[in-house]
Amino acid sequence: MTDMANTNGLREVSRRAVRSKIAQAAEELFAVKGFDATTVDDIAESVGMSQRTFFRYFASKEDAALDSFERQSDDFLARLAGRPSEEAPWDSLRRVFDVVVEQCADAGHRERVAAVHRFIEASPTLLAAYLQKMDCLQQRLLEALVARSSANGRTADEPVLRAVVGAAFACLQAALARTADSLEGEDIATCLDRVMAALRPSCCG
Amino acid sequence: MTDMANTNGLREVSRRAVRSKIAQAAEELFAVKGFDATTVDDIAESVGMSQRTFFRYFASKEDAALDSFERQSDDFLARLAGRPSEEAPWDSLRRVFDVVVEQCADAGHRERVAAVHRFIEASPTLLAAYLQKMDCLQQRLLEALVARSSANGRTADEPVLRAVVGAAFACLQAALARTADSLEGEDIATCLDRVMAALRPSCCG
DNA sequence: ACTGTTTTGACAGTGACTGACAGATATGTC
DNA sequence: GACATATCTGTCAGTCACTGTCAAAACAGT
Repeated sequence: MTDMANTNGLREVSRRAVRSKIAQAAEELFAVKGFDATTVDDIAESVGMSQRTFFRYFASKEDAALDSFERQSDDFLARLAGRPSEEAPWDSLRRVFDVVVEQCADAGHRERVAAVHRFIEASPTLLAAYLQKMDCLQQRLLEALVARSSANGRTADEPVLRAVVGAAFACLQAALARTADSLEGEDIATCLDRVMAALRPSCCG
Repeated sequence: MTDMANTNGLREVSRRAVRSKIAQAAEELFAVKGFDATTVDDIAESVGMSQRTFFRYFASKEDAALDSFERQSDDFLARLAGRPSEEAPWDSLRRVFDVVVEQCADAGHRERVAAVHRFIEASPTLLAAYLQKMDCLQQRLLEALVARSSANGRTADEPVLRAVVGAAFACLQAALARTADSLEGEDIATCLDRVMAALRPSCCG
């Protein structure tokens, strides 16, 4: 037991590597055959492992498909933590969404994002799982905003703040839907700015 | 074949009756045992039918749990259709949400709604299905708003309108969450009015 | 080489859901 | 009332997602 921390760290790295290998293989299969027509056995076989082992890395088929959003959620929270606490929540959230905007700056990455959104919307059950993940993320962002608001001495109106977060995500979803529909018709950043300007809360949002 | 329309109408009525009988039994079981711990066989047995017949009335266990929202969706669309087309979408949506406010006026009904929301939030998979249903409803309301906008001669900015609908629903969800958390703390109508006033889009929403 | 930990595969089992078929039931005609 | 027909229902077999269990295998440190 020379350095258990190092060993555990290595285990973590290895685990992460296997996870993303599975997620990548799954993504390719989903893009070709669709989510519903692809079985977990298909995915497991394509990475050379048993079905049982797949489920040791992902709790469900949906989780494997939405792995990229798991990392994105952490990025969102990190961005929010990096924003000044006096900033209006609406402006902070716009900066948080830059995570997506920056992802879409690279053309290759943009195509990948579009492909994922395509097979998500093609499967009702996967779409449901996606929406739940977004809901969970909103919850976490809301908690962070409430915490920083009370740390600032101000006591926030929670229902309003919750609605503000939900409204901001509605703007993001609208901008994403736009770029998915009309390819290259409009820049995501431009569309997002326009929509979020139109929806900006009048007071203390 | 004297009157096929009448027969078909009777069949429809009968089918509806069976459906709501199943949905009611399911709701009671879910409220007691929770959604995940209740099997489809449990529900089928409690209404005296086979599992196979259950699935002839509902495509999934989730659908049986969310049956009440199916009817609510139709009510939402009907309300929107009854609103003047010159009205601002935001105001129309607030009137649409009166469907929920009126439901909650009756104390007994309010408790039932609270119970349903309780077991929805207790099950991640059911919550996911609920969110997807709401998403689908937003889509339908958006289409209606786009149609009435273009019928009015004005051509709407679709991304903005989509975000407006999403933001309005975020307000509704926030108000519902509020009444679920702090029982009797605040009237739903009051909370909804306050939140929707704070989030009202500045221009042409 | 030895030991304790972790990872893995094989197996069996549950629960949601579907297709196919045959018997029961109801409806309309004579 | 007898009969033909459309619909409803239960049974059965099968697929797929997912879980618990256990023993073999891969790996770590000594």
